[in-house]
Amino acid sequence: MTGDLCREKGGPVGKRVTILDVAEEAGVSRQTVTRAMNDMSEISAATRRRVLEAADRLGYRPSRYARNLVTRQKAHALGLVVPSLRNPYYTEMAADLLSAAAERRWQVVIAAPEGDVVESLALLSTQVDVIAGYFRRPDADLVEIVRGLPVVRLGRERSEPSSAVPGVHAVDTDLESGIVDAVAALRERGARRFGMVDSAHRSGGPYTPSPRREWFEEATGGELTGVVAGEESISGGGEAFAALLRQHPDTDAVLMFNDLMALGAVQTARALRVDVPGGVRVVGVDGLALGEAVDPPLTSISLDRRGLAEHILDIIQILADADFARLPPIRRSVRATLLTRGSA
Amino acid sequence: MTGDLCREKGGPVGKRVTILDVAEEAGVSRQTVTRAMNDMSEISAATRRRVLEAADRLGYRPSRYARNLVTRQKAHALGLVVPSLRNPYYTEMAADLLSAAAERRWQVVIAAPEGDVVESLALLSTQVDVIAGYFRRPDADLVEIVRGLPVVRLGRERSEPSSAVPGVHAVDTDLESGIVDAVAALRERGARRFGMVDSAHRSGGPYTPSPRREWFEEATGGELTGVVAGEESISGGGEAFAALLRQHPDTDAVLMFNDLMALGAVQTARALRVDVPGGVRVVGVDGLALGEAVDPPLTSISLDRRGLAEHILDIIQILADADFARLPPIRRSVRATLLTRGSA
DNA sequence: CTGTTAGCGCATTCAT
DNA sequence: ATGAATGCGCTAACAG
Repeated sequence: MTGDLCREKGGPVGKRVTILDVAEEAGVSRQTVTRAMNDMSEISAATRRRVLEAADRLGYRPSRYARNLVTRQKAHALGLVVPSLRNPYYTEMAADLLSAAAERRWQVVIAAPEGDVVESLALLSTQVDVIAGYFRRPDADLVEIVRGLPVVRLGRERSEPSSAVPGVHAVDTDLESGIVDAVAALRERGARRFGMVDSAHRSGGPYTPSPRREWFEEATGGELTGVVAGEESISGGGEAFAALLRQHPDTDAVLMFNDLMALGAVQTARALRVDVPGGVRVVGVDGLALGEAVDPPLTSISLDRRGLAEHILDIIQILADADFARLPPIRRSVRATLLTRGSA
Repeated sequence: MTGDLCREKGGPVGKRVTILDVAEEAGVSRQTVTRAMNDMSEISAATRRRVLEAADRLGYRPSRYARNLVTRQKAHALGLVVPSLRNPYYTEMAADLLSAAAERRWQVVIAAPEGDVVESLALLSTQVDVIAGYFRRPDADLVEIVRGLPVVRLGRERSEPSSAVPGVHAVDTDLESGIVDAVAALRERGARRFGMVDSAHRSGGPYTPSPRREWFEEATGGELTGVVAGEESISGGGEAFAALLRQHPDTDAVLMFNDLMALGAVQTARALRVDVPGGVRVVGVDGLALGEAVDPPLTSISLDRRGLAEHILDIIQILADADFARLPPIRRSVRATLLTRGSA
């Protein structure tokens, strides 16, 4: 009854207890053990008990690999690759994906590569049927790394120019139209002098304008009063925001690279006694639920994350139905829309 | 080169492409195919190319189950069960666990049961070697549901009274000592009239005082001016906080059930023109990084999440080293400490 | 109700 | 450098 260390016969440590051991211990065939373990029908209550006790005594646990290998209806697993779970965007995105996946009985293995991306992906690919996520590597490298596993590439900005590498599908985000909408809305509310806080983080090198900035410049017709780059964090956003206002005090509308940075902007505005949205309108990007946490709540260019999740699930379901055969690349797209809360 | 639909011979759809198909297609033995697929040595560059091409043509992908079944060094997977990824506590906890797991080459499958918990766990248990998480069910039920898989129960409050069900290990959180510390610190800063906002959410039934409240009452020596229960959210915290101040305007220190609710409290205090910490000191629970997002930043009773993650990994590593045999229950514990930021 | 016969798809011995 | 045997641990069909 109590938990004594098992291993009846002091056999070699590490020798796995198999169904045969249990069968022998219980004095039945291995098939009967299967019946007992899986709550199947054609077995008497008495033998079931006896088998279960034997299994318990030996500390038997069926091998998930062997079971899944032989079972007809295989369980599906999706590998989700995000840069970090410490960034709320990815966190909320993962939550939405998890919900959608659960509805369709898919399991989700999450990986947030901190060290060697290749190693992470290689390991991940041994445990899942498909991989979806945000990647920097080109499509061709990707299929190599994951050894032919189907990949769903998620885009936060724009799409690659239809690369059409077999086995690499994609869900793009149309952020541009959301930015255009936001600028129009800001203009309507009287904004004239637009500024932006961009992300300074461009993989090591010196600052390069992000696509968001380019779209924003286009949408404002080159009216930008100023741009400051900052670290992608709450405090980074706050500091960059302050610098922007210092350099261009007449700015009356600011697009923040993302909501995380926008959170810092709103907080800093308060410290600087700058009224939001009265003095400066602040717009973030992502539409995080977190935007509700500050006062005024964040107005944001919101990505349809639920739609994103559904698209991913649609695609991998199509792949699964085709038994993960190589299909022509599937491409979907989700829109971004202006979510008006208090800050603009 | 381009992605035409595969399935050379119009065989039955759903018939999986196996290593034998590739061997035949390439005119070699299956062993050679293995060598080519796994970048092994004893094979000529020419045949490797030929095999790889054949595999590509057929859309062959090795079965992860078969491979893991036969391979010596098995990949380990941990199932993490959290109530929801929309709650930042679990999100930050998951992030810490993911980091720790990656270092030890463990995969993490995350499940956030929204519907049927039993079904979720049953599904999860087919894909992982151990399950760790937050559960409401008693230990005995748990091992039943996961079919004998080892379980690491995570406690956010206290521990069960050493239930000692074989196969159920635990990492407890010593929140109580953190609360005692916090009360002492608050007293030292002049707080005298303590209030609390508790969680209203007790699985369907009417309000029941949480352990946190009981410890807080004990630590304050029954000095509580008032307690209001609210929904576990930012806005829920804000509303309950406002109600508490309405009922007991002289309260000068409030313990919020968690940081999420405390975020709402700080925000509401500002709207009500109540000075924090000058007028009221606000303390949250969890020590979320998110607490930095509000002004003043949240003072919080902080759980050592990194330590929690390490303990979990320690335990499952011990289990893995014992080949997941039934071991006597392992129990660890992490402390909570007062993280002083601005709100108290 | 129970046992026997088959594989599942792959990597690992060995041989050659 | 390649091929032939063998077995991983389990469940599915069939028998009895």
